[in-house]
Amino acid sequence: MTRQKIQIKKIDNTAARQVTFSKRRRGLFKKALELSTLCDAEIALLVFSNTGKLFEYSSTSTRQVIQRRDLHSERIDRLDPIPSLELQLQSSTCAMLSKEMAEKTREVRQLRGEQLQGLDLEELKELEKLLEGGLNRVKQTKEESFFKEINTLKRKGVELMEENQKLKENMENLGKQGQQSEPNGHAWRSSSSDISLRLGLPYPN
Amino acid sequence: MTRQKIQIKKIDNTAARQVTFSKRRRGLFKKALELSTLCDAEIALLVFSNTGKLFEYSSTSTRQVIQRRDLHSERIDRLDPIPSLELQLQSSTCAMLSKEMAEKTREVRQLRGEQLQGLDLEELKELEKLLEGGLNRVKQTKEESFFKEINTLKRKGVELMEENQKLKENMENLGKQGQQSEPNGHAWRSSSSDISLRLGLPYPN
DNA sequence: AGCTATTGATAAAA
DNA sequence: TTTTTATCAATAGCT
Repeated sequence: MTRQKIQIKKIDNTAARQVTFSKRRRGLFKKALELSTLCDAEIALLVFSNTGKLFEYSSTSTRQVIQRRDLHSERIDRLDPIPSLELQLQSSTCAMLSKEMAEKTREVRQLRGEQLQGLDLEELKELEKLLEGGLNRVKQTKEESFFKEINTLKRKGVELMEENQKLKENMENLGKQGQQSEPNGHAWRSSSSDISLRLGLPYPN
Repeated sequence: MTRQKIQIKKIDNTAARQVTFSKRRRGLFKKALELSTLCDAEIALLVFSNTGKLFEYSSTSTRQVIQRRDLHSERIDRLDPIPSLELQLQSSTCAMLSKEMAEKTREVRQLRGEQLQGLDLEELKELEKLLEGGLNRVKQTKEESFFKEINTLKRKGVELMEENQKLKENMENLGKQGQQSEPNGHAWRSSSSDISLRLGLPYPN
């Protein structure tokens, strides 16, 4: 709708899809609010993202709107106490979820390179691209994580060295004031040099 | 929002309100459809006009979406007075499936390198290994697929050449027997050499 | 998460 | 109601 017109069909790129989802979801909720306000309408809006997250808006309460809807469709179908409408519905919901599970499981397996026999050359190329993208992002994240941990360790090292320095000073002062104090300052000094040595080494993999 | 900006508050004029309701309702439904299509979202939209008329849209079925919502809020708060053992069982099955779906979805996203913030160094390394393994297998499968296709093409080429040869012979025989037959053998000969030339080239990516 | 060039939605009028 | 049109709002593609 801007910069360039788009086709209304599923967005393949996952990241782009999520960005669009966020933006348009907000827009949709705003429009729903405006309609209910301007025209005094009672509205309920339920949205499940494809990641399974639920977003809902309702002018009054979702439960209330749903009940009002039930009253509407409740013309003839209050006569089936046998298979229980609700049970049937749950069955179909379960069936749907099962199907989606199977689909997702297949996807995972293919990403692990395990169920590839049915794929043609184009699909394999697509999968390869996907995996390379994922691998790159994982590698980058890992690297960032490394640097973060290194920096944390360095900071802690500096703090320890400072503390150590203070302790040494305290020891020396004690040594000057009362020559009979215990000679443990030596142990602390060596632990301090260990830390600074370790900090100079590259981070072990 | 056009010709002049309006305040978002109830429209007093009844006629104007109804016109606006019609227009905006359409707009809202269109937006809902677009969101569900573009982002693969499951959406239900219920609208009661202030005259009490019901309008609804849903990407799958309103009841399905409502059920899915019930599953979400169905953590521990079973407020209903025991909704039949069978129903309870199905509910828990559904709820379990829902949970598993969420898990699988997360797995897929991580394999795509998308939801990495919560992972520590060890998990990232594990994920990287997994991706590299998958990528290697995909690459290998792709290569095998390439060779298979190349061999198929070669075999077909050989068959075509053989057929071509036979046709040429037939033409020559015809030419010998009756000198007045049409001289089309030439065209076939050139097409045959085209095919054999093409087979000598490396497979295009 | 912001920024704009564009497309889309729509208030007012007919 | 539906269409038209002048404006305002939403948002796709980038950064």
